[in-house]
Amino acid sequence: GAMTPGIPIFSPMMPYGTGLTPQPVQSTNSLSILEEQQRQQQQQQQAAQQSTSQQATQGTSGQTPQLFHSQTLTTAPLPGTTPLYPSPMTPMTPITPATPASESSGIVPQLQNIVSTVNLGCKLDLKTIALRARNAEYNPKRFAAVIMRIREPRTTALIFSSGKMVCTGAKSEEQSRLAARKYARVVQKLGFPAKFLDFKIQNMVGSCDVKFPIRLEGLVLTHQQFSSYEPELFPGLIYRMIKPRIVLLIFVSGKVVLTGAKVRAEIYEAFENIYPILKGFRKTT
Amino acid sequence: MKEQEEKSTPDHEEEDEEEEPENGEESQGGPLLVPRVKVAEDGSIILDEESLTVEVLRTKGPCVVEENDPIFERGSTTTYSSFRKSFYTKPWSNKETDMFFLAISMVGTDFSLIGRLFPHRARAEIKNKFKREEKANGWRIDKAFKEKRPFDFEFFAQLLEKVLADEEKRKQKTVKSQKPKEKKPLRPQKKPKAK
Amino acid sequence: MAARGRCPGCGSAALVEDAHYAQQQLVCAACGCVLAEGLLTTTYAEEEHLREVAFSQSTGQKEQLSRCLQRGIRRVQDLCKVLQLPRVFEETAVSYFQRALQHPSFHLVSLEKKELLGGCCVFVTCRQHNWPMTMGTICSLLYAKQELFASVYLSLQKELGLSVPALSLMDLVKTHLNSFRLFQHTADVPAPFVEDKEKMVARTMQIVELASETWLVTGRHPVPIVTAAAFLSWQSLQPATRLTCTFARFCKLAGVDLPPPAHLRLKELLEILLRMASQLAWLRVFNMDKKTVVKHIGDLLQHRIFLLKNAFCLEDREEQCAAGPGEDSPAEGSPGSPLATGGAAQEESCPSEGKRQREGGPRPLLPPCLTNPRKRLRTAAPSASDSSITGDEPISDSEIEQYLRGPEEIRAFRKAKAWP
DNA sequence: GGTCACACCTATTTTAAGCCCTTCAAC
DNA sequence: TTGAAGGGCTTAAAATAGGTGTGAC
Repeated sequence: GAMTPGIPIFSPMMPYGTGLTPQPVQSTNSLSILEEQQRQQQQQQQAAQQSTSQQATQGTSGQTPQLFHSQTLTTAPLPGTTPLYPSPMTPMTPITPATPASESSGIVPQLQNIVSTVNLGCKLDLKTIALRARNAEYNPKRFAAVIMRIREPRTTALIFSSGKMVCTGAKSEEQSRLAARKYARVVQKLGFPAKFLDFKIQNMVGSCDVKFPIRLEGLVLTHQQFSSYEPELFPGLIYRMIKPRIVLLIFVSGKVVLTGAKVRAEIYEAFENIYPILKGFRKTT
Repeated sequence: MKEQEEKSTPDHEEEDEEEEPENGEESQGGPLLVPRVKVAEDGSIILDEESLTVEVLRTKGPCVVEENDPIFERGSTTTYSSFRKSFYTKPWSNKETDMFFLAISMVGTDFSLIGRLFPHRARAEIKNKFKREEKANGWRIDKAFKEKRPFDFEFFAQLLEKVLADEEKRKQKTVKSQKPKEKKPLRPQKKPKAK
Repeated sequence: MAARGRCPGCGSAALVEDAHYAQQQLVCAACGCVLAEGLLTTTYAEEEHLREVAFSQSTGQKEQLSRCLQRGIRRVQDLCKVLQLPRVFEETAVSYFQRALQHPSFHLVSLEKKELLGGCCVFVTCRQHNWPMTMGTICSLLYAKQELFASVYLSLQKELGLSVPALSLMDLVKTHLNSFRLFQHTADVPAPFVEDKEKMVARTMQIVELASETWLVTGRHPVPIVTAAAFLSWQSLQPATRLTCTFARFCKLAGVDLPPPAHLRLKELLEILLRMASQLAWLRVFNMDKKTVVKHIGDLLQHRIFLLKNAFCLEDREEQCAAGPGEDSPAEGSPGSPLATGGAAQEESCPSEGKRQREGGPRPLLPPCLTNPRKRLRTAAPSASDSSITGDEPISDSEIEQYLRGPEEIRAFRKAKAWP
């Protein structure tokens, strides 16, 4: 049976035009302010992506080119990662990025998790939300936010009484935004004048496999100023890349986790930077 | 406050008293040990890691440990520490898992509330169960969520009790077959009120 | 207050008080270890009590230094004494501690963490001097929870930008073997079980080296590796009388812990040794098993380079096969890449998969985590619809309504949750 | 002693591989 | 007596935020 929310008021017609719906850029109708904000954000993101490399747009389109010629990424001799040849005194570790910096790895990291935030622009009564939404959980004693889940895209959101919301679990920027819009719609249907302000991707996690084992003890020796390898604590090597500012977890199996990115180009750039380095530690000798 | 990891170095290693406590005098001379790190004194910059001159000791000779035997011999306790927080979660049986999905269809994704339906399960266990099922059998989660069922605490509590009791009975039977033993009543009625 | 009244160094309960320094100290009458107040036997809460006394006598100290710093420095010094570290270590550790406390990142951390900061500095100092100190040792001396110590240590390393060399397994072998009571006759160590320390250290080091070359060390806890290697070396030095002794009994009579991972390391080492043995013609006739192969460890170690090369397809072949066992990659290739994904059935494309170990068949030498199937729950492969999402799709009311409760449901839940 | 400005707990997500702990199965 | 297996913890990142710990001023 039709589950009609006990709280009427809002109803299914106002949502359109509140910023929760399509109308990407050239919106001409209501709530122009919101649309304007969205547009600005989009532009900002695009600008950010372009600043690093134009790969981003290609990647986001879903059809990532196989080759992924990352000229702009690796042509420069690894900008921030000066330590390629850390100290001249490294004993006998002939390892050095064997690859001519311009060569691409041919591997594209897969995004695994996206964390984004958005401001619904109004105060919320979390108890009401928790009571009326069957996909919500609220335990003020434990945590001061409503935990809400939707099935498509499969994500989880934290909704605070301030109106701020955190959306987690999406596997692409677009999915994260779509999911966030759905959460906002749920909140609207519950009777709150929710808007969709300042949507922003806050963190991205990616992973991939270089397909060969890695001598972490060798890597930590030559890149000590960026690495932390403590097998007593964690099996992976923690690599803090300076440019882009990404943290990588590198495992003996050749699997790599990259995190801390604001745009996907940073994930790609970080991997292209680390790949030639990892190749130097694949062999036993 | 908490415990006290009992086996605090119970025995081993008391046979090394031949070492003179006041050790390492000569080791001092080893300038190689402390290439940098002079730091402190001037208080200032110390060791500028930033300048990446840091390099590191291991590359430099094996020094210290090598021939510093007297001290070295003493060895470290190397007691293997294991104490770490982790709580054991009883595996979910098939029947209990069915009850889990029933709970999902009744209350949705409020794990705290579902936790109340499973007296022996903590909220965290419910959440982990959900995440695990989501990956292994995502369709079951979807199906359960769509199949809305009226929320009836009483009904659920009694059904769960029955399911768990049957399970326990079965287990006891297995044990009994090997070693006949008195069966005790499990899960004596507990608070029936939903509250 | 955990084990008050017991020396963490030797376990003796014979502790005496000694007034020296500004604070009273507890000294172990058995080994001379200084168990300074607060450092090893009190919690910081208790120390709040002791503070008055201790500081009433520290009048002349630099008034600049905070109490926290003073206490911390003493902690570091005391810890160095207990560990009987060279004098230089103490200076270095203290300077690190001062620097750490001065760093903004540690100004406001909890007392509990500050407590461990000194220990971390000592630990870092040891590592930088190649002193084989394990976290387990430091934690047991500080009565610290390992994960808490770990977080403080990692943040110290991160915030101060310290480069800390890894623990040297070779040095750890020497240190760790010292705690094995197998080098002299005692009541509970039968004569045939007594071994010469030098010989055992030498062989254990060779085995650890072998383990390292065969990917058994990377990413694993060091101590269990050494323990397993020590057992193998001990058995192989006199197999006739020791082959029947179990790993557990060995550790028990040697008076050392048997960390759980050690069993796995032992198993992995034996597998490597068996594969190596299969390459020796004169051993092949024996039809080796994990028991008998131990008798020939000496020979195997002697020819290990040659044997490893033959038992596993190293280098060239390895690179080709490496991709195979790596399993799937339903997503690996890239969203729309036709090449990398190579269709849907990529499951076990490479013939050298998993446990298939037909006798002597060269198999790439890889880390166990790549060799073992290890099933894992994978999130469903991304469907076409997922990748084509633009984020601007219209959202239907019906989709949203499935998440809402009806009036009656709400009534029932209000009751269930006991909300007004 | 109060203010200030952080720390840091609770919580969410996701990947990696190792370790810990319990239970239950063959020996 | 062993192991295997299953479940959960560790590490990284990031936003959200109230309540409380912490120490300088």
